[in-house]
Amino acid sequence: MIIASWNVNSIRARLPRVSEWLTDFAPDVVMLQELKCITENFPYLEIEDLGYHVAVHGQKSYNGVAILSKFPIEDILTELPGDEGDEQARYIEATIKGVRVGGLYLPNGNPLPGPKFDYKLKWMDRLIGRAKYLLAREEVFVLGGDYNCCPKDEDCYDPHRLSGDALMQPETRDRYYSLLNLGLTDAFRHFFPSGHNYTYWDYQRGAWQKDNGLRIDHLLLSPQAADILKKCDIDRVPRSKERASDHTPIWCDLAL
DNA sequence: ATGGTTGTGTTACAA
Repeated sequence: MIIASWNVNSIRARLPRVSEWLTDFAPDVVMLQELKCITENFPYLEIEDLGYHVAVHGQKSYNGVAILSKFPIEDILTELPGDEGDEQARYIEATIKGVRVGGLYLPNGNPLPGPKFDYKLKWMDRLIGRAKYLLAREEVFVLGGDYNCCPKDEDCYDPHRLSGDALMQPETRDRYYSLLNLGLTDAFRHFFPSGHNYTYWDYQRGAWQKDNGLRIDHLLLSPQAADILKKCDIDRVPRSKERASDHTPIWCDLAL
């Protein structure tokens, strides 16, 4: 079962790119982030015509997440527990063929210091709490998405230049490592223990052409999922196209 | 050299 994650930076603007990737790559499950549309405006018909079930948690203008699946989607949760007052659409979780799949769009957190960075750290603390809850069930699960976290300096094309960015801060990285230390596996680093492999390239300054990127989209696996992990990679092809998202998909293959 | 790009939805804000 191929499970992927892709920050599409507007599902409506990106529909041609998403449709061709679903057709060509044919992943079984896809977590989408930054839909930038309300749930009612999601292009359900176009995606369903490609053979996918759809679960959407949208929001006007910003954020918005979805799960696409070739198999039925069950037990959908659209809120990350821990803050009843949080109205930002950044989390969606569901069960597909017995696999619990959590798609997340972690807050960017810039500028810092300030309320946006504080919100990011609190959101990460809630995610750690959710991961603990899911781990206690001892099931196959994947927490994937745009983590807005560069785990190490090698995950950034120029760590010195971005040293003040929220994606690079020790407080951000500490919380990401807390997730790993719970027992989750960074699926990409399982196969590529080191190296400069990016999932995001800024639209500005020719970042794509110069490979000035960041590795900020991750697939974190429960021990039961890591046990059946066959492969993980980043598909750079969608980023190379015209009218591309600034992120490209990351995917893993589980022996299911 | 303190720039540049994309998207939403109005010309500001987020990334």
